[in-house]
Amino acid sequence: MEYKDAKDKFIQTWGSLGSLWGINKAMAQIHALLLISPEPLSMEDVMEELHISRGNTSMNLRQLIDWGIVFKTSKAGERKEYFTSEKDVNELARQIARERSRREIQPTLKVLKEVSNIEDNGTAETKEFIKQTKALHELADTADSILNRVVNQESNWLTKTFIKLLK
Amino acid sequence: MEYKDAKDKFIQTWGSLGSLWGINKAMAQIHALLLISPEPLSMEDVMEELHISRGNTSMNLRQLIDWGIVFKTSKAGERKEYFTSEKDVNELARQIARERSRREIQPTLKVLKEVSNIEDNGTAETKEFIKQTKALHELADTADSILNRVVNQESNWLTKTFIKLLK
DNA sequence: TTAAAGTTTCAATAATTTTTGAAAGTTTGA
DNA sequence: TCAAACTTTCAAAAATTATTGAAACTTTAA
Repeated sequence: MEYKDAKDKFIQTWGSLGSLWGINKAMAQIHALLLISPEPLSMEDVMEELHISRGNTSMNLRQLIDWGIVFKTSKAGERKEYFTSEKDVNELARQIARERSRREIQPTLKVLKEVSNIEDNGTAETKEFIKQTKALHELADTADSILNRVVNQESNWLTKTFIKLLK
Repeated sequence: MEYKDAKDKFIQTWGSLGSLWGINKAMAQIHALLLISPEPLSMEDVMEELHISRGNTSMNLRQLIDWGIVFKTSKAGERKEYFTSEKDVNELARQIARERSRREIQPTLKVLKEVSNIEDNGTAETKEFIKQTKALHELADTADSILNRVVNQESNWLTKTFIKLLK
């Protein structure tokens, strides 16, 4: 396979994958492009490479910066802003884990705690409801703790842990 | 909070959460409803509770069955089909982990392996591309192995592992 | 068989999400 | 201070995704 085809395929794949770690296609594609680019890219560069509009590029770059996985840089003597992504994939994973915990798991835990607190009036319905929402709360809590481990340890924790578990 | 409110809130929350573990709102809401229902429900029951159409209910129930987290049951002497969900949340987590590995991670690994295999022609571009896609492949591989652990062990592996890690 | 009960399919429609592009806003060098 | 270079905003349009509902299909009891 040629570099050009491989690059397109990678960007395409990463883009459709995005929708399932909770970000849109353009955002994931911009990220993919920056990840494999040896040099920072300008907004124009991104627009041209991905054939997307200026507004779209601007908004999605901002979101990537919000997620903490893309950074603004400037080139000496140039007015234009350049963008580059976190290049260390372990650090990338940590950052994503951190954001997903904050954006998704924490709010869910809050709701689960709240709803599982209703008074048990003795009916099968409320008994089952309380039992199941409590069980989900516990599960989500465990998942979150594991994510936080990933976030707070050195960046190759994931690999180390896995190796340890194999023994 | 009243049972009714808590129930609505739970179904609502689970529904919007669905979009981020890769299933649509109706599908997640049906799952939530079955999860907290002490008795199996008919298609009519689900339609009424969630105010969704027959077609929608039918299609989403089928998908939930495909995912392996909802089952058809029949009541003695009744023609109608009833549906019930996997009630053990650990088993639920295992099943979801299994499906996500199969549907998402495996195909991604395949593409990453393929594209990282281009010939290094010595340019900065191909060097960076190969380096980064290989690193992603390794990361995804580790993540997948961990998921498979979850899938293949007894259902409270997750909890046990976590407790062990705390020590 | 038959017809009633129940389920599935799918084209049309609705709802939601993403994208565009031009105007407004900001920054900076002279 | 000005104006060129660049970025952001956001209402409208496009694209995508989900939902409906009625017809087609399937199953079963008599």
